[in-house]
Amino acid sequence: MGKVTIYSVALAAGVSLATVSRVLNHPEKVKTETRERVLKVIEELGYRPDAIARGLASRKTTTVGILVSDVTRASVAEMFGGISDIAIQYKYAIKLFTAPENIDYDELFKTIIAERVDGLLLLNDELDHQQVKELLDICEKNGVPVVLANVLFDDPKVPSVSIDYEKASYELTRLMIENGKKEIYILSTVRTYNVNEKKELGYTKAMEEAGLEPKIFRTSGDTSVNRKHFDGYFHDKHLDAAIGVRDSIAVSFMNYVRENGKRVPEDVAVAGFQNTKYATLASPSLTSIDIPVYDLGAVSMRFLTKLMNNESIDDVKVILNHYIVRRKSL
Amino acid sequence: MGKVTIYSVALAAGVSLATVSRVLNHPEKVKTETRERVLKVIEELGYRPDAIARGLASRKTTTVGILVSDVTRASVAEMFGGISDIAIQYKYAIKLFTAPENIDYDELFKTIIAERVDGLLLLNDELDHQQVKELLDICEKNGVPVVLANVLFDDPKVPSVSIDYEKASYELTRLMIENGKKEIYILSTVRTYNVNEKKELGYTKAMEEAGLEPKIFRTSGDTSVNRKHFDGYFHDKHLDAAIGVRDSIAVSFMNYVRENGKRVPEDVAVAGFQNTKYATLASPSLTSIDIPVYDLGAVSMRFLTKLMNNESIDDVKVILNHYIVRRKSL
DNA sequence: CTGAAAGCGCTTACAG
DNA sequence: CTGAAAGCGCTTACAG
Repeated sequence: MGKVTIYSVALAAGVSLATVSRVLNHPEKVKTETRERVLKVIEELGYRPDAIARGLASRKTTTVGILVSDVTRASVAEMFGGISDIAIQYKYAIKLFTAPENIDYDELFKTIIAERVDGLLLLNDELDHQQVKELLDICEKNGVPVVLANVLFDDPKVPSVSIDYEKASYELTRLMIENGKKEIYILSTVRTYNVNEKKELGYTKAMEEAGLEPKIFRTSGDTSVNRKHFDGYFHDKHLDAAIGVRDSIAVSFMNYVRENGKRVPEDVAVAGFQNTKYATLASPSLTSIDIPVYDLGAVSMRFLTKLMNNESIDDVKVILNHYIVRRKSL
Repeated sequence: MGKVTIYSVALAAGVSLATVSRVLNHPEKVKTETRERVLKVIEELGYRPDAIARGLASRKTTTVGILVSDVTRASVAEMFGGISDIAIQYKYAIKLFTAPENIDYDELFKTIIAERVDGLLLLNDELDHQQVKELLDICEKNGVPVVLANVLFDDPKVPSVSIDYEKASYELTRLMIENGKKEIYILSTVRTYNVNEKKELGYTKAMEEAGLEPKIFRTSGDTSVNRKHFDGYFHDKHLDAAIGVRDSIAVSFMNYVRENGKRVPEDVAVAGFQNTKYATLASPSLTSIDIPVYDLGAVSMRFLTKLMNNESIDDVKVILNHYIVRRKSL
């Protein structure tokens, strides 16, 4: 069917292929008249430079990689939204890499490099410190800039965009204390994500400052299992408030509490993190820390474009604002 | 830092680069001894062929495109899970394309072609018939196979993987009727997705067969707006059951109903589609049609690999099974 | 401002 | 079974 290449354009416009290339990449170097003629032919033929050939020749693929452990999380989808919108704006393509449970990370990282992305976004918080370090190393060695999005990593030189989860959790706990609650639990996860550790930290700090005893309960991320955990542990405990590190945990706990004849928030106040749809749809509606997930994606992506273009960076650690959305559960 | 290329490997192994390439692509053509020597060097040097160069030379990028209008939907995330797992298995990379509201589709389609994917998965249901057709045309012209995943499209020759939504909706409506419900509404969306049209169709069929009057109410997809719509429309209506075309709509309606002093399911039975987390976390828990979203992704991707490898196909239209998950709301 | 030529890192007929 | 060479479709110094 005769693929339209740079040669066909050059031929039809009566110029060399170098000129066609220049029209596309350095239009200011081409005489207006020539440029317009070439542009017209490009338009007529519907020519688009082959991204692969261009990538090989220019050593830039205009593609960013996104690495995420678990794509199925709803927050990931939301983050993709932000990433994608900015990527379109800056004309970057997106290559998606996932890291299932028992993957060989070394192989995965090599694949990412071999796929020749110009930059990489690491989403979320499921690689451990060592793995993140290896990833950063191999990327650095290959000149691929990385931005951590919603990943906590202590090295002050590593670019990242995140939330101050410790502060958020501190504030939420304070709010409960100010409402007269004393027996406040935090419902965290068994698998310790850095993010959830920070939430535990902020909670603990607020409790201790108030002379209250911090009580951490760790459950599975899986809502279908939560219920039994709750029942097994809380049936003989007394409490008057609980913070879920995720909305789904909080809602799940709220249901448990109500089924046991207690009122929310009068007997037990509950709050969550993330401000997902669950929070609005729960009854009573759930007070939750709003995490600007879309923005986490968008800002990280914008940050990455700057790194890829060697633009100057104000601050390597970007913290986005959270805020408490008060609803009926607290 | 001296990038490891096929030349470095050839040099170190004392063979030509053609042989190195063969070891990787047609190992049976290389003498065992030579092959092992080369493999050892590859291992030692940590060589990985550059995907871009390989793509250009071989005319295959081993990359599939995924086109989706709205990435932020939770069901999309779940589908990515299935796609990604199969893609890893078959060693395909994934390029993600999104189509925001007012995008120039022609440009987008050209971009997808220019990005040189070996195959394309179209997810979900937000392009209209004409747009899908144009996409299929341009892909066909460029030899890029396409599989529609959860997209309804009538042409019997176009490969697709989906659910029989009409049947699912019919069954759900029947169930309500058998439970003695008579004033049954379907809560659909203002923007008419093909998928939701099918749900309306199945519902209408069941109602008419039973001599009942079908009542379609269309609301926004946005849960924060739903509430007002419901109030404005239903405050003076009588009904004893409702089907939400999405779980979120169903839950939202359930909340509305309960706040108006009615009991679910005794006064008003409610059911939804998709069987998301919302369904479990709602109170009462929501009866919902389970859509195997992960499988939709996985099966589509597997299907696409077959097309890309010219394997024989049993049936171009694949329908996955749905089933009703009974909970307390119906 | 424009063209001829080299090169990006591979794959794959073609000889031998 | 292996190597030399052409070619994939571009970009970019280098001359002119």
